[in-house]
Amino acid sequence: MAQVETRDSLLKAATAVFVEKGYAGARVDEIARRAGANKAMIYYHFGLKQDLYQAVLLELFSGLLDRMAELGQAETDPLKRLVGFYGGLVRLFAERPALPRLMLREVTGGGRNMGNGPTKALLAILRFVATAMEEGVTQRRFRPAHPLLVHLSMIGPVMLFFVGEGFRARQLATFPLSVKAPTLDDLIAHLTESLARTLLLAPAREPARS
Amino acid sequence: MAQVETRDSLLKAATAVFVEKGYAGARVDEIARRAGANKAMIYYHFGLKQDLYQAVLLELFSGLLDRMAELGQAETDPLKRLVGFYGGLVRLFAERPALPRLMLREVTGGGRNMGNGPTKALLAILRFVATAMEEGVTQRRFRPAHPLLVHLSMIGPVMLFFVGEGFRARQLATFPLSVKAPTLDDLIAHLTESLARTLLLAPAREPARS
DNA sequence: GTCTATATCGGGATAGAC
DNA sequence: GTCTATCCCGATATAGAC
Repeated sequence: MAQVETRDSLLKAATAVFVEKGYAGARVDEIARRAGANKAMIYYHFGLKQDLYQAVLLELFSGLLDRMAELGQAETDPLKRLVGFYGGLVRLFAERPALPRLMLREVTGGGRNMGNGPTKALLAILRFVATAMEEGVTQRRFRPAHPLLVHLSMIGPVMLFFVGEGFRARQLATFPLSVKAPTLDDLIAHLTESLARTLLLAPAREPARS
Repeated sequence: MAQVETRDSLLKAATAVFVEKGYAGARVDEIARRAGANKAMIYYHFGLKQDLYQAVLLELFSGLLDRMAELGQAETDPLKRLVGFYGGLVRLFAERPALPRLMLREVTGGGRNMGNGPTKALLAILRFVATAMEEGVTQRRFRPAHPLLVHLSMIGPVMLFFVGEGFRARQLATFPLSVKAPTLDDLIAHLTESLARTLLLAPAREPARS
């Protein structure tokens, strides 16, 4: 196997194992085994387990800030800007499911390993949301609300949606679930509707339907 | 120290450490040290580390189902019932912060250690939400929506609110955060407003029946 | 029930051949 | 760059005195 392939497969396997087991629960031997590579290759290519973990985080978060910065920035309408952002974030997470899962693990753990790249990204998001909301309020279209709570109301369901997939599959498989599992588009549509209704002074859509 | 005190302090310390570090990251020595007890007492009172963890989960979840079953059940109005439920859940979590944190850790890990007590509780919640929503729709007050997505939109922000406290304190301490941290009442008020606006056909505040 | 001392081993890490 | 063999520490778990 070529060098790059080995490194890549190791990184990929490491990502999977860290996502499934967490940092402390991950076993270096399992990573090597899953990658079909020798354990010593980890230390050759990445160094210590901790360094490997950092490499995984770096790989996952690389380009994330840029991707996010683009999302919905072009929109002048504050609501559309927020909708574009969160919709894009959902699609981004769908492309890289390891992202929300590791992020949630990090948040749960207090963000000790994340460094302050992602931290600054979080703050940038908060500023982004707060700015859009101030615009909306100034335009007399939004009611005032707490930016962090609005953000949590979007990112919270998204995180659980992705993280819970495995959980739902594992735990709810044997039980008869009357409602069918929501799709990605269902999620986006729901968030969009919910955000509009939460923020707008006027109702989101005409209720007259009788 | 009396026997019961030792057991209690061990259980308390174990809860804290498992919450902070997760199961794999938790160290038995640290639990004993924090409890001010001898490490061997863990094995005397609880058995293996895994048994101790189960005891922690059991202690935390005991009564949870009953408490939840009461929340808002008396209400006949479907919206008030949901609001009562989630508001009560937030207050319950506020009383026992370890609960949402360990729950999220378990969900993130795929719910391997939870057993199906909590799983059945989850399904009960889904049924509860779905029933209330069907009532609202039948009464022509709610728009149709996906019960699981509605639930995720409530429980998601709540989880992140509690889990993120440590994260926010750690990561955002050095940065100037323009918005001040939301309180528990801010959270409940936001969720209440958001839920009403998301579900009701008419705008959030009850309109005059025409 | 509580302690000290110790057994045991899993798993991270490395040396060195090729 | 890749492998085998091995080191060795840290952490779980227990034995046994008191």
